[in-house]
Amino acid sequence: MPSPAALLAWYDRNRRRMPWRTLPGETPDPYRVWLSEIMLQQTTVTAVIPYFERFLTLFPTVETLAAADETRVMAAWAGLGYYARARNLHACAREIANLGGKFPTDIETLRALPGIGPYTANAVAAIAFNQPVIPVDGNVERIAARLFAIETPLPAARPALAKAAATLNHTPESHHRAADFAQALFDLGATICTPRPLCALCPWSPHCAAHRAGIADQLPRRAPKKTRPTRHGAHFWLQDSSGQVLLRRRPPSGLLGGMTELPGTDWRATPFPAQEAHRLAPMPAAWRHRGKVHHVFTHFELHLDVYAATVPAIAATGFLRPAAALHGEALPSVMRKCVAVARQEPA
DNA sequence: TACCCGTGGCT
DNA sequence: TAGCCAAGGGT
Repeated sequence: MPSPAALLAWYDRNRRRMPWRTLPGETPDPYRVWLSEIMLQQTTVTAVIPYFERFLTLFPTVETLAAADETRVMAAWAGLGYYARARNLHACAREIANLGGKFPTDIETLRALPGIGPYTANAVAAIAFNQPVIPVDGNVERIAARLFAIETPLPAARPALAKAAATLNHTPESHHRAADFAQALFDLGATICTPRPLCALCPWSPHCAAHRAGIADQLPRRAPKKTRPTRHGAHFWLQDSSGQVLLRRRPPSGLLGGMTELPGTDWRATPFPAQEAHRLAPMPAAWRHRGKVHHVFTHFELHLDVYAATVPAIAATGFLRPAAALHGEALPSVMRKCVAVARQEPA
């Protein structure tokens, strides 16, 4: 069994600094821990940092976040992806505010809050409240798969990996450093036990079954992925003579739920010929093809044609915003690409 | 259980 | 370059 002390000693020399982390001796703020954990779900540290800083400026406490309009929260989240996280973040903040602004400390109560699953409940309990539980993310799954040479492919191996990971912090001394231990696992997974591991630098390599067997770089195994289908659509930049642009709000749930978009067609398997696209435009106009947008979602690939027109007055469903003030809108990345193409800006 | 849900950087 | 994948949750 690998030694918790060896990992903590490695962490004391190699810990990464991040805006949501405390220095040794400081007391963590549960709001910052929670906010960072939601943002970091399936999202890289470098992508999160500017959003985390901006959120703390706009919403410095859970109460200010709870009191904010949902549209402001969605606009602040725009570009970070997985927008259900932002809706759940806001709903969760309101529940916490109703609890007097105090975060629950026990796993079960945390787990019941919107947007908090088994991973995040353990992460908040460990990092904010120093409880000796292991948040099992992709890093920890990879470490556990290698330490114990678990060859079952993901996702079927998940229960076994979680069970193995739960044994890692097993001494009274490391229990006192539960927050450090959890973050040490993240840092080990992010810098040493990476998909292509640097076993020569690993404090646990003497106890790693996969390293001993020479198969560390092959674990964890994964089930083969499904192919990603392609979809097509067309979106329309419609401007009036005063410089107002027509926008729409997407349905509150589902893909890009609640986010702002340029009006467009549905997204289907076959392309839209120009004639058909013009017929589906928000109103008749001298539509000009401005270019194409390519965007890859998790489960399909999207090709969009972008058309633009200027009319004296806009008569169509949606809402109008000044073309110069779109930066304040909750435009997801795919729509920002469309805007850039419509304006002939470099992507 | 299996699928839905974004984005951008890296190899 | 085409895939891989990153501190997952909801249903």
